[in-house]
Amino acid sequence: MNEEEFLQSYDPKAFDSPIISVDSILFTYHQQQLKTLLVKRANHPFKEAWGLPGGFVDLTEDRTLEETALRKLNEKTGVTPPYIEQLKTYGNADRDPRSWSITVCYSALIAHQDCAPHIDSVDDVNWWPVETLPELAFDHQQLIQDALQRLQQKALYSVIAGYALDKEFTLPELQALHEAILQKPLQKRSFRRRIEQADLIEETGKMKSEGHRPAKLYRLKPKSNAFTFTRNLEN
Amino acid sequence: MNEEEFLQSYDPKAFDSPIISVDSILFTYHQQQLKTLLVKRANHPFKEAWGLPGGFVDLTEDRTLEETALRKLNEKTGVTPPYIEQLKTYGNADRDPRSWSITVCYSALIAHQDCAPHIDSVDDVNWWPVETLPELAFDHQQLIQDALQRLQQKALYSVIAGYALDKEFTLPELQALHEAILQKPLQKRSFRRRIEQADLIEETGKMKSEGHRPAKLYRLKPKSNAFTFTRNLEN
DNA sequence: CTAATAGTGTCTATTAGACATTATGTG
DNA sequence: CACATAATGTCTAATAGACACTATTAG
Repeated sequence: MNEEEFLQSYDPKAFDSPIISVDSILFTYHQQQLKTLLVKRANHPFKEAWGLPGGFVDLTEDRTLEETALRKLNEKTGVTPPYIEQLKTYGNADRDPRSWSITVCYSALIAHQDCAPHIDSVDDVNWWPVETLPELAFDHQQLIQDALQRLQQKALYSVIAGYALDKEFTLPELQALHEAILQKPLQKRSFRRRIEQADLIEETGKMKSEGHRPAKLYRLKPKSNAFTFTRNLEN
Repeated sequence: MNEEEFLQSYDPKAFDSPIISVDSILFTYHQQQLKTLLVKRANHPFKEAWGLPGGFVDLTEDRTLEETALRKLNEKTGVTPPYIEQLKTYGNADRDPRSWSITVCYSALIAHQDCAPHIDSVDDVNWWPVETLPELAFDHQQLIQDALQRLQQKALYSVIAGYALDKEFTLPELQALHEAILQKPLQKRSFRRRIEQADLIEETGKMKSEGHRPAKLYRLKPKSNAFTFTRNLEN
C-alpha cells in the first residue's frame, strides 16, 4: 500500500480517542481588580455551573487551535482580544465525566470597555474577580490558577499586561494593574525606569486628569508583546 | 434530561474531531554535541521518514498525557527520562495529510549512557545532532526548533540541562553543555558563582581526571529542576 | 620544567531597591 | 494656601562580565 492508498482508506473513527476542547482564560482589569471571564454552562455536564469560555474545534470553520479559541471568545464577548497565548494542555482520564478528555488552554487579555457592550446585554457571561470565584465546572479552577501564575511571572519581566487596559493608559494605571496581578506593591522608580529604557511605550501627547496632577497618556508600541526583560522585578 | 441520563446517552463519536497524538523531543549531550532522538517511521503517512518519538493516547493504558509521552519514550529508549515538561500543542488543518490534527508536544532530557543499551540494539531509533537533522515527517522540524529555543531560554536561568548528563558530572561538563545549547561561550565565573549561591548541586566527594587537573564530581540536588534565577545570563 | 585544564580573586558595569524631592493639578 | 497624585533625583545593594591569577594533574 502506498501513501495515497493509505490516505484513501484511512478511517479517523477507527480508534477510540479522547474528546478534545479548547478553553480560554480571558483576563481584564476593572475597578482596581483583576477579573476573568466566566460563562454559565447551558448544557451537560456541569449544566448551570460557571466555567471557562471554550468549546470544540470546528473542523471546517477553524484553521488552527488559536482560531478556535478566538472564535469562542468572540461569541461570548463580541470582540477579539489583542493578546492571546497558549497556556498549557490538560489531558487525563478523570477531568471529564464523559470520557478521557483533553483541553488546549489559552490565556488572553482585553480591555474591559471593549467587551462592555456585548457582555452587558447577556446574563450568562460575566467578569469575576480572580480573588472571589464561584464553584467552577471541570478542573477550571486549576486552569485559572495556572493562568494567573503565568501572568504573575510575565508581570515581572514584560509589559503584556497592558493589553488588559484601554489603548491609551497612564503609567500609574499600568503599575496598579501589575500590582493587582502580583498582589504586592512595586517600586515606582524601578517599574518606570525599565519600561522607559526598553522603549516599550510611546506618549500620545494627551493627559488624563482625575482631580490632581494629570498623568501622561501612553500607548503600547507594536512589538512590545514580544519583549522580555532579562532581569525580573523582585520587590 | 439530568446529568446522569446525559452521560448514559453520550456518544463520543457523534461529532467529527481532530486526530490527536503526543510527541516528544528528547535531548541528550554526547561527544560535545546536543542531540535529539529520532525514529524511522514504520507506517504511513511519511513512511520511512525520520520523525519524533510519539503516538496516540491509549485510553485504558494512560492516565495522563504525560504518561502517554513517557510510555512512548520508554518504548524507544528502554528507560524513563528524569526530566520532562510540556512544550506546546500544535493543531491545525494542514499539518497531517490524514485530517485536522493536534499533537501535544513534550520536551525531555536524559543522559546518553542510560539509553545506550537499548538504542544500540535497534536500527530505527537514533540520536541526531540538532545542527544536522535529516528531512523530517510532518512539522517536526518546527517542533524541534521550538523545543531548542525553549531549552536555550532555560539554559539562561536554570540548571535543568544537567539532566542530560550522567548522574555525576563536573562543572566544566555542565558549562560545556550550556554552551552547546546556547551556541556561544559563557563566562566561567558567572556560570559557577550563581550555581554555587543557589545551592543547586552537591559534591559527591569523587573526582574525574582526564589527563590534567582533575575536576570535582557533583550531582543535582533533588529540587534543582524547580529552581529559576531571577536574572538571566547574557554573555 | 611545560602544557593543559580546574578553580578562585577581584574589579567594573549595570540595574533594581529605597526613598526623598520636585512638579502640577484641584478646591 | 493645603493636599493629592505624577514624575524625577540619587544613593545603595546585588550580581553579572571580564579577565588575571593560582592549583593540580600528566608528561
